[in-house]
Amino acid sequence: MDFCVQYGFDKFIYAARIPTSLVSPNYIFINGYPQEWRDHYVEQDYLRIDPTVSHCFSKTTPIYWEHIVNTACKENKNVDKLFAEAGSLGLQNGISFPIHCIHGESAMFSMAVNLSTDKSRDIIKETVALAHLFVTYVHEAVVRVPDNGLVAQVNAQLTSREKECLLWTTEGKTSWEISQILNISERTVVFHINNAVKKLDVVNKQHAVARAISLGHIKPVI
Amino acid sequence: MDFCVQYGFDKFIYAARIPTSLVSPNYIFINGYPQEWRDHYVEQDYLRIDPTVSHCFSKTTPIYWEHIVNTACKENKNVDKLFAEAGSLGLQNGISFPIHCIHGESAMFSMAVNLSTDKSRDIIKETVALAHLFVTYVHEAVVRVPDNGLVAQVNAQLTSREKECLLWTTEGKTSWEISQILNISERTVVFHINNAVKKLDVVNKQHAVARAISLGHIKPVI
DNA sequence: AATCTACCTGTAATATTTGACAGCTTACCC
DNA sequence: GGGTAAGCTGTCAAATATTACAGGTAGATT
Repeated sequence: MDFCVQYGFDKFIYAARIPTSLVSPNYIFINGYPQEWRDHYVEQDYLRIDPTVSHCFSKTTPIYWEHIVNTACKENKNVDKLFAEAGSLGLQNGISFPIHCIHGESAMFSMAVNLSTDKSRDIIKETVALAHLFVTYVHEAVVRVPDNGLVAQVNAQLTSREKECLLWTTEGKTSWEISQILNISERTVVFHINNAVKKLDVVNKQHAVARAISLGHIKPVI
Repeated sequence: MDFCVQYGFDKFIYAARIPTSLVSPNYIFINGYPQEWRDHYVEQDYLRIDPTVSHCFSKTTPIYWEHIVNTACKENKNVDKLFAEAGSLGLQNGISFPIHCIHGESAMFSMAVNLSTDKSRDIIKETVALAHLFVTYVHEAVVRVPDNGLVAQVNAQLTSREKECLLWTTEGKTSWEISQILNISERTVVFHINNAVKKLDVVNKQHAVARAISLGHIKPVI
């Protein structure tokens, strides 16, 4: 907030997507946008056409709104409408930063200025590098907040054996194969996997694999 | 390369990890470090204790080597040895940047200066923001290179039905449940999943779920 | 017309998973 | 000593997945 004001920005928004599920992920917002705009945005389902969102969820580089205005807005009427309406509510120009984490959670941070494109170009250009660095610290801070939903999910405490069995499961090994790898009985492998499935609050192995990878319960061997 | 020299850095290295498997991921390097150091690094298996590596694979913020020297090096003899040896080969001080992507591939970019900590502190502080931005563009460029292994794996072309069936599988749905969701026979769901398993070159559903998520074949619904 | 791709469906044998039953050892902490 | 957590093992029945057999339609392309 202070950062935005200090560098000449008016509004900001931070949104994080927690991949508890691919079909219905959780979200965390830190909203510095006008509530009127947020309500309108949700009502219009702009999330699905917003080019800043699709960019931030697939790229690592920042995206300048000016660039969108020069491309997507000219090709797509709805996008043009989105940006026109945003501009009329004080979000004339700005920049959006993607943030990606090893866990798989994604976030984006947008900063807006209430100035015309020409007048705000320099402010944005001068701030981009520092802001890009800044937003990573914002994200690390958010992730650290207890009880934000993310930490609770990520902190489902799996024992080392449970993680070990899950890890080999992600490699396509059957319980019997894992029992040979770990030198324990097949029954014990099943036991550990069942415990992991219960702790992760999922229904079967496929589900457990998806969640364990998405939330970083099991990590790549470096 | 030009970037590093321009801002007073001597050496750099870029390393990307492609999560084709959690157990044995693929790597892509762009090596600007002395070969002597690389060989020594591999031989000593420094990857497993290097604090820049563990930081970059779990955090989104840059890490200053100076910080490591002040902490980890004092606690861990091996880390101290690593940094002492690096310094003697011209990698005295530097900074490392993590890069994370939605696909799950991770990368790191390190830039080193051959100056004492005191003499290089200002160079690093002044460059950090710009360099942080720069490395995201390096990474986007690497990802775009055809035949780098990543693209080939990611481009295993799954049909929309195959992806749909896989997506519901990651949610823990059985083949029968998916058949009800998609209004097709259970046999057809099995058919699509089998095709996906073959295309992804994996052995079963768990394996397919892991790879499809890791490589971004199936993506979160926004 | 022939070819290709995506999509769809069936049967049957075998392998694997899942759930429910029950109980063991070891280590650590209060 | 008692409690707790992690790890380990067994059997049995039912549900689900895997593999292999075989074959159909619709639309686009050559």
